[in-house]
Amino acid sequence: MAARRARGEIDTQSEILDVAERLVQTRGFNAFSYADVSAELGITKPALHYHFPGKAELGEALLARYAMRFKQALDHIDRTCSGGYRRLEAYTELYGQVLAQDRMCLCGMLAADYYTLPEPMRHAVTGFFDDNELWLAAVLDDGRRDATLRFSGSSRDAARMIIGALEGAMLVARTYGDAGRFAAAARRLLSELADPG
Amino acid sequence: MAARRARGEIDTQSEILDVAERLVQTRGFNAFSYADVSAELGITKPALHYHFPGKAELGEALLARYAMRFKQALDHIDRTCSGGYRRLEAYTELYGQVLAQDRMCLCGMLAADYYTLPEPMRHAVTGFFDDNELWLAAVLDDGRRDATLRFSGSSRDAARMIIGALEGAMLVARTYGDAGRFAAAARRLLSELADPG
DNA sequence: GTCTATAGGCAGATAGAC
DNA sequence: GTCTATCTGCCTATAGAC
Repeated sequence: MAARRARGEIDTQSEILDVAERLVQTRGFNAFSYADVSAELGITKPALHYHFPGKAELGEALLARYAMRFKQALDHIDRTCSGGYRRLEAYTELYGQVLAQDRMCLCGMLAADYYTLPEPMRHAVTGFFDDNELWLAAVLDDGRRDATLRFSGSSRDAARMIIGALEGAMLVARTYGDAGRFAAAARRLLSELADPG
Repeated sequence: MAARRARGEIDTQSEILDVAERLVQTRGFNAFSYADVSAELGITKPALHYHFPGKAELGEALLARYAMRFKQALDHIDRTCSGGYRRLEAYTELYGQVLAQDRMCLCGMLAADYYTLPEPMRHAVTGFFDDNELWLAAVLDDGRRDATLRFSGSSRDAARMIIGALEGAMLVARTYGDAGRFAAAARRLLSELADPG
């Protein structure tokens, strides 16, 4: 295994992030350890410290990758879905896909751990919510223009409400191991925002 | 201090629960320790173990007290508020009061920690959500009857959506240290459910 | 890049005195 | 009920060899 890693057949850095990400999304930042990750990958703890000096840096790397991938997913929605309603629907499905793996949204989980996080991680968590808010507000404005969505007040406030509602629906649904609960909440949210006209 | 405790002038058990509750609501179940609680109260760790054999039992006691108090708060709303809308509004204010202390809902926080919790605590967390759902569904049905609330689908599904939306709004708002974010989401939720007729 | 060995600290928990 | 003393284990992290 170590030899294959040395030959570049295995990208250790990515594997570490994959395992750590799953552990954080399921157990929380304070309930996973370098020992957990190293045991699962069959490498030792110092090897982890080579790639990521400390837990704080590993957490920052997790957040950077997650934000990048989320941004790509939003770009993909912009390219493949037309109309405010369909984009909003696709957005809720992103959350559903995470929950289908029995995971919480990384940033939703880290929001719970927020008071225990080092400052760079805190900044990345709120930055994630800010990015989502901006994208969603634009989708809502589009939906108003193309008459697929209807809502009162500012698109910014509506976007914030949607993010909170989806994060909370995930949080609760996961305790029941019931993705259907999340799906029902998402459907209700969508139907309230759909323009019947 | 020890003497005053012995004379019953201080209820150590309640004090332990008070401190532990705050720590869990702000930091999460895996980010607080007996050492934290004992240091804050000026007693030693073994004294804590006398009152609560282990962290699991302390967690169960926290949940039992929280559920009892929440039930009392709901009874109080039933007695003092009339009409579905006003009761729902008072319900959202319960959440707002928790957030005003920079705390997450105890069960919302433990929902994040869910996969790391011992089974009795898990059961208490979902039981809390079940109780809230039942109460809220009854409020929604009342509101439909008295024409103060309006919603599509079953009151159960609407109740689930509301719980998730409020938990999520707290979760996110807390990372910004901005109770106004929660208040805006709650207002929007209420206005969507208010019957204009 | 990965290893062995190890440091230093804190976790949850217990024995037994007062 | 609370204490001192102590245990075992896991945590994050580092030194230094290969």
